[in-house]
Parts: sequence; structure tokens; C-alpha cells
Amino acid sequence: MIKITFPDGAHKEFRKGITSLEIAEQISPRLASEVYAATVNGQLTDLTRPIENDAAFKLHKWDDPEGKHAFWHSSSHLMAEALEALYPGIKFGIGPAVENGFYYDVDPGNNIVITEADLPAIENKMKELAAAGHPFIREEISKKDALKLFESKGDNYKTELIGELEDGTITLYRSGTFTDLCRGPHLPSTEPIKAIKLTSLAGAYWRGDEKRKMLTRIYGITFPKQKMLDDYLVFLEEARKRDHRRIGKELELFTFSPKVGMGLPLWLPKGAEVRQNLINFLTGVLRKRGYKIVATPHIGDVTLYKTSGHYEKYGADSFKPISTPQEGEQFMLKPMNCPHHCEIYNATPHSYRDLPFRMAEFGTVYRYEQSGELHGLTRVRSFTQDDAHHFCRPDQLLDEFKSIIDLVLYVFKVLNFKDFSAQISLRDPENRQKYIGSDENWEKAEKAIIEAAADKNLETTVVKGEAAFYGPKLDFMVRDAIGRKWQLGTIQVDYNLPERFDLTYNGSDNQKHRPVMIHRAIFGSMERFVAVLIENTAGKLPLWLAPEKAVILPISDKFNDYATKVLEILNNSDICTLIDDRSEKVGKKIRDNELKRIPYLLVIGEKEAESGTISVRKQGEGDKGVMKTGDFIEFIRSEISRELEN
RNA sequence: GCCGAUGUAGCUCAGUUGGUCAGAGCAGCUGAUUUGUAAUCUGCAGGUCGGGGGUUCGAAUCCCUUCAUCGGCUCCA
Repeated sequence: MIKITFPDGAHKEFRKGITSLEIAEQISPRLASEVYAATVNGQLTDLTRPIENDAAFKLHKWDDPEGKHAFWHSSSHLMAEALEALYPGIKFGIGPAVENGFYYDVDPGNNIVITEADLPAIENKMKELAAAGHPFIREEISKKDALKLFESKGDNYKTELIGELEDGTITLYRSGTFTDLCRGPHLPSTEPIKAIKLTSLAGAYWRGDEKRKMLTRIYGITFPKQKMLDDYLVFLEEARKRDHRRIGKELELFTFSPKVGMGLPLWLPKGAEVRQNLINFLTGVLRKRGYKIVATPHIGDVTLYKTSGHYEKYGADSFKPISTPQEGEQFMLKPMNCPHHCEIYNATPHSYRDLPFRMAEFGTVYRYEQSGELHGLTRVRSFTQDDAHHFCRPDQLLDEFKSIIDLVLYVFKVLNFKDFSAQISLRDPENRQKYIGSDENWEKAEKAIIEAAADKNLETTVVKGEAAFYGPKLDFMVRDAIGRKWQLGTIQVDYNLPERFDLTYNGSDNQKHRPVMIHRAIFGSMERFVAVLIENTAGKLPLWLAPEKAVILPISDKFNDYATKVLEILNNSDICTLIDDRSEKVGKKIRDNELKRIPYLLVIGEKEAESGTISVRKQGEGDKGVMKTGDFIEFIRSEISRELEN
């Protein structure tokens, strides 16, 4: 007998060799039908594998990420089986479970192109195979046999993967006619896979290398119940309505023009108002925190970027340098503000007493992003960073870094951003030539970031290979409406630019010393931040940010005079207000202005005109009752300061 | 840049196999109505069917090319 310990600490004896599925069945048959994987002694495993020793034990249902993972990974095998049936000779790359479903990278060969029109047929084949309920069978196999098996199928992608594996660690999973190299775990069979949707089709380079062949990636998602799939599709549809590109157009916030150029956003008056509100807010916060605001030009001499190292790293992928009538003179559109800021630092001498020097600029930069990378306001070729650089003594680095973490958290809190994550981005130890600077400085910088994040009790994930070329960073990521991650804030430690620009300060010993530089942005860029804000709020911006705070709706033309009077009072009180004096019914006016996401709708009719009041309706919430105009002004002001004090 | 898809009025979309297929709703402008908390009615105007080239007696529709957009990949200082 073996002792199985459950997550709640309870334990029970079972016969040696019992499977997780059998344990679940003994607990209840219903549970057995709802579990998809198990963790045995910390190891995620198939339900059908025998347990030979005492073990800590946990079953994974759909609600666990592990359960979904097994479900979707099995679904990816199921799709592969369907593909193999429909496209004989098709070759397989990798086919993992992802956050929302799964994909498989395939090479159909023979110049066959799989298009979206083919997806329903593949879905149907999957449904047919799933209904057959073939079991997933695990097999351990030697490297030699694995190579032989996949060579015989001509599956060169799989043999490449096997070639890199240690002998003795190779497992296969078979289901129906399909056999795959796979670590598992998998469902006991394809039977629980009831609802199937292949969602999209894309190209993906083999092993993520753009020099290698592009495979066809088929994305799909599956559920144990049709209802769950239906709900998911409704959710996706709702999310698409929050897309900032759509809302940006509906609410007239920003646009793009082919005549101006792709990826070059044009802020319309209302969008520019939102953007300016954010800038004003942040500028106020920065001043309180000892930042000095600076301003630099949109171009810089190429030698500036050769000094910083950016030219060597990105010169070829940038907007080409601008030539002048002067022979040999070349300027670049500013792709970042840091080199300019270094020269501002160098413009005056610095004493150790004056550090840290915090320099901030809303600096517009230009980067030649590849055409296929552009995406609404989140990925553009011209954007304004809320950039700042902290120049500090080495002994100040940690505190300075921590103060920036506080600042980011403060701003996110005011803006009610809850759903963000923090990522520590370190260099790729395998690929050191991608980075500049000494190993010693890199280690110091990485250590400082890890320590500061830990000190602030920030929950972080560490990703190697995501560092900037001059230093490691702490990035703040948020999700858009459909779950894509975008980097907003970033804090980066840099020992390299101070060297390259020969930045110094006089120490207490009257010797020259090298400051450390921290690059940081909170919003990241005004463009991306507004985009994420729109998607998070579905366009219902907080009052203080809304470009228009209220709209007056006279019930009929008879009250236009009074309405105009109220309009003037509100606008003179700095509450940006509109009037909707169309000869429409109030119902219509309310509907139209609700859809414009104007925070307050002020209905005015006979009663109001007589008593000098307004009838206040809050966007999305309905009638709030009658108020004196003066009280409304006070109310709006207090609402705004409440939001900003948050 | 790469793979796949899409592009018809300001917006959202119809438009079968090439032949009354240049259409609708919303928005806009007219006129009527004077309205009490999410859509009043009338009329009008709006498009070289993304651009260019080709096939054809005839192209929104088929082919080529180009631009842009969308979903991914790669990239993201």
C-alpha cells in the first residue's frame, strides 16, 4: 500500500500502482469525469500513470491552469491527427497549449496552402475523431528509436528536436493514428473534448527564426461543453467592441492618414485633450518628486547616436539619416531621448551633493517599425514617451530605483490600473554579444533591479534575453481587451551611457566619479497608454480625463436660452460642456450622448428653467436627480479631486 | 519584412454563377414636430466598389500588380 496525501493535508492508503484517475473515481465518479491531469509529488502527470510510492497528490480540473493545459495540449494532438488524415504527408513542428487554447505549427508540403476556408473541414474531422474517444498512450523510447520513427515519416522538424534531447528522456504519446514526440501530460482520451473552434491561421517561423522556413500555425480552442465555447465567443465579440482602434474612431480621439504615413498617429481634438490631461497630471506629480522638466529637439547629429551605441545597434533599421547642404553633415530623427539628456547632464558640472538629478521630458521619438508590426496606437512609428533619466551616485541607485517603483505604482493606482504585471528583463547569458558593457556592470545592474523589486514586495516574473542592449530592466505590462500583453512602464539601470558620454560628478574627495543612469517611463508612451486606457475602460474614461465632462439636453427649443446660460456658466467654470439643441426628443438625445461616453447628461426643461436647476444623469447609471447649477459645479470639482487623490 | 485574410458612402454592412447590383441602416443636410431620461416622421444628398494594369461585347465580381488594414511570426532602443 502507498500513502496519498491530499492538498488539505488529509491522507489515505491506496494500493501500489493505482492511477490518479482511479483515485478520483473512488472519491466520486463525477470528479473523475471532471479531472484532466494530476500533480504527484510536485510533478504534473497523466491521470492514467500508475503511482508507485507515497505521494503528495492534487487533481486538476478545468479551473486549474494545469487542467486546461492538459486539455488543450491533447486538443492540439487531436488537431494534428485530423490534419494528418486530411493532408497526408503533412509535417509537424511544435504544437503546445497556450494561454487561450493551443496551436500547431505545420508544413503541409507539396505547395499546399491551408487557408481559413479549410478550417471548418479540419474542425469537423476533429469532432469525428474526438467522438471516437481514442485513449492517449504514453511511451518511453530511446533516442535512437525516436529518430528512426520520425525519420521514417520524413518528419525533419521532429528529428531536429529529438536531436537536441538527452537520451532516456524521450516520451511519445499516441492517440488514434497519431504519434507525437511529447512530454505530456495528456487527457486519458479525446472523449472529453466536446466543443472545438479553430480560431485563426498564421505564419510562424520554424523555431522563431526569421531566416528559417515559415510554417503554417493553426490556432484553436476547445472546451468540455458547447456552452463554454459559446460564452467564449461572446466574450471575444465583446472584447472586440473595446478595441481602442474602434473606440478611437467612434469617439473621434485619433486617426491615421495614408497621406501622412502609416504608423503616424494624428490626435483629434478630443484625443489630444485626453493626452494633455495625462501630461498635465503627470507633470504635476513629477514636479512634486523633484524632477526637472527639459526639452530637446526632434533630431540629433548622427555622432550623438554613434557615441551612445544606438547607431550601431539600430541605425540600419531606423529612418535613414537626414542629409544637409553641408557636406558630410547628417542628422537622425530622434529615436530616443537618452543621448540628448546625457548632453544636458554634461552641460553643467555636478557635485555629489546635487545628485540624484532627475530629468524628465515628454519627448516625441521616431522609430522605423517594420510594416507588419504596426498596430493602432500601441505600436507606431512616432510616439511621445513620458521619458525621464535619473543620474545618481552608485550608493543612491537602490533607493532611487525603489522610488521609481513607488511612482509607477502610485500613478497606476490613481488611474485604477489593477491588472498589470511586473517583469524583470535580464540579458540572455547565452548571447552576450547582443549587449554592450562589462559583465561586472551588468551583474551589478541586474542585482540592483532584483533587490529593489524584492524590497518593494513586487510580484515579478524573470525573463532572460529581454533586457535592453545597454542594461537590464523592470517592465510593467498590461493586457489589452483580447489579452495581448503590452509593456507600459519601464525602469532600466544603465552603467554604459555614462561611460560613453563621459558623465561625471565631483565626489566628496574632489575626484571625478561616474554616475549611474536610470531610464524610466511610466506610461511608456502617450499613444500606447491611451490605447490601453481605452481598452480597459471601454472608452468610459474617468471624469478628470474625459475630454468633455457634460452635455446639456434641452427638452425643447423653448428652453434653449436657459440651456445656453447654463452652458456658459459651466464652461466658464472650466467644466467643458456641450449642448445638444437638435430638435429631437430627449430619449434620442440621451441615447446619442450616452454612446459618446460623455460622463454627465444635463436635462433641462420647464421645471429646471423655472427653478434655476439642472437634472443630472450620469453616463451608464441613469437619473441622479435635480441640482442647482452651482452645486453641480462643486460636485464635478470634488469628483475630480477625489479621483486624483485616490 | 514574412504567412494568411480583408478592402463597396463619414460609420456598419448587403450585393448569388461576370449582364437594371451601385444598395440598406446609422450619421449628415431639409422640412414638419416642441418633445421629461437609451432611437419621432418626411424628403434630399453621399461611392471612379482601396489604387494601377489586364481578360471580356460587358468587371464591385475573374487575373496580375501595388497600397493599406486585420490576425499571427519576427522585431520592439
